[in-house]
Amino acid sequence: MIRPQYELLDTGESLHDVHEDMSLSASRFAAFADMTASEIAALMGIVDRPRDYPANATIRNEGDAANQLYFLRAGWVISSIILSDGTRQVLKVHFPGDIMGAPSLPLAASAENLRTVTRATVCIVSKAAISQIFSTMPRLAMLFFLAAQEERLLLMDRLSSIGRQSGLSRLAGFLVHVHDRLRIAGISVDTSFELPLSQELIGDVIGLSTVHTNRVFKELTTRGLIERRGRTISFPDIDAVRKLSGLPERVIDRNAPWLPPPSP
Amino acid sequence: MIRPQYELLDTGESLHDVHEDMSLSASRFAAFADMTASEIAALMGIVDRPRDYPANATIRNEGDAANQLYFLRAGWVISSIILSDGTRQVLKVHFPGDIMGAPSLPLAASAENLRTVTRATVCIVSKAAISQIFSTMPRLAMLFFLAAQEERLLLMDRLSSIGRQSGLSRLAGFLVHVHDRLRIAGISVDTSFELPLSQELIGDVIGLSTVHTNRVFKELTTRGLIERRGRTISFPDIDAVRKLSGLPERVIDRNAPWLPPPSP
DNA sequence: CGTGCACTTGACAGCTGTCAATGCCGGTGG
DNA sequence: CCACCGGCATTGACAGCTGTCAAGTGCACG
Repeated sequence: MIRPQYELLDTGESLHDVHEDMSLSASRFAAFADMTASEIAALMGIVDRPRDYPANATIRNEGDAANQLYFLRAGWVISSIILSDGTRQVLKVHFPGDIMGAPSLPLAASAENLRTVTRATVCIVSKAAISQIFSTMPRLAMLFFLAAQEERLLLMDRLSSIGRQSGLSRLAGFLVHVHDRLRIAGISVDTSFELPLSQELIGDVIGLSTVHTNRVFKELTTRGLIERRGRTISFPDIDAVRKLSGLPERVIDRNAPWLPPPSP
Repeated sequence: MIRPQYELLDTGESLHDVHEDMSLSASRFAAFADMTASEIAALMGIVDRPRDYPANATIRNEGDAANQLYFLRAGWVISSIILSDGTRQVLKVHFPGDIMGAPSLPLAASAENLRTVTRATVCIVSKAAISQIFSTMPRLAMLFFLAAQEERLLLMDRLSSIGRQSGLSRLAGFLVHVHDRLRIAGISVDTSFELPLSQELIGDVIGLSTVHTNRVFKELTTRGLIERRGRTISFPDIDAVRKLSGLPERVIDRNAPWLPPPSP
């Protein structure tokens, strides 16, 4: 619970570089529909200059003014809540391309802590910019809406996992989930990936104590379901791990006919 | 897990009656901003004829075609997921005024089971109707978006509760939550309310077994934190229960200046 | 080479799940 | 009116998953 000191570092990169990376975000929306050039351009227009944060830095705390959103360009960031007894629950692990801070959109004070895990690059997105999108690009607004519903699905799945399954299944589900997201983001290509999260943090994600998280890690390893080399996790048989997680698969209905017509 | 037979009952009510009740929904959106007449009219336009379901009836199952949404006019409905080991997690308890089925909007197959608890009245809302709103009423679309973010907040809070707190705190949090929602909906006026949910179902909400849910109910009662008369729950000291839940309070930023301008 | 952090392990307690039995109550058929 | 029945609530006994406390190990870093 110690909050380290840090300085904001300006990357000195041009907006052009940001825009190149904005395709990351477009690819998240592109999960729902093929994006038009004007929609990609509109997304490019809402981010400001990128800022770098070191590892373990606070971007925004619970209770801080929630007057903006963030676009994560690079690095890993976690969203968490601290309960009144001081325990922490990690709500989401953010990957490059994610928009962060959206749940606090209806609130004046932020509901969540946003904290970097690794070095990270973040752009600010104003609330007014989102409004601008809603006013001018109905289909893109709908894609924002669909992304919010997808986030609900993720929370629903994690709620089911934590509420009704053993620690072993929870960890299995989390590891497979991270792997899948990294593949979608193009960061991982095979059935292995690097996991820069401490076991304490993973415990805060899946609702287990640090010690028990370690025990469950050991159990997964002993059973041959995962292999660990340093912070690299690999799956000898990912389908077995997926099955152990107990979670259903979700298939997105891309380019659904009921979507608003694309902007020119 | 037995699915009772039931028949759809046509209420024979006119659309006019539905529209009267649509103010329920408007009041949910009205939590974010004052609604204009045209926005309320637009909401009225998206529902079809109401249908009645008896208690314990299935509205839609996991895996069914997710080609529409539902508007709950009266009664209690639960949304749940069945995991591969057959256990159930209740994701949300829906109250009158709720839009149901939205998380499955990006999917072809429904992610959740929607099942009535009490007799309920439901109207169908087509996906295309939502698109129509997004295309013509930007501010109302933004209110839909804010409602989705609010649902994320609710899931985040329940995730924290289930992931990091004792059964006692979880039940306390759930009871206070239901009470608060019923007050907002105008169904409850004081610090008591009727809870038509079995303890088994409540256990599926807060991630406890039936037996332990009962033990925790007893403990809350013994401590004098709640009183039970039949299915009526009352709080002698609701603030004490709220505190026990460990959850933070959320304050909505109504009529935020960054919202799109209202439609005429 | 000392320090700090994360990981690991053992011992033990306790919260929670499971199994089983009982009681309560409203609905139903005789 | 009364016996029977099914669903739900309640309770006891016991097992086991998970948390807590404590100590040891390994490794990166100054």
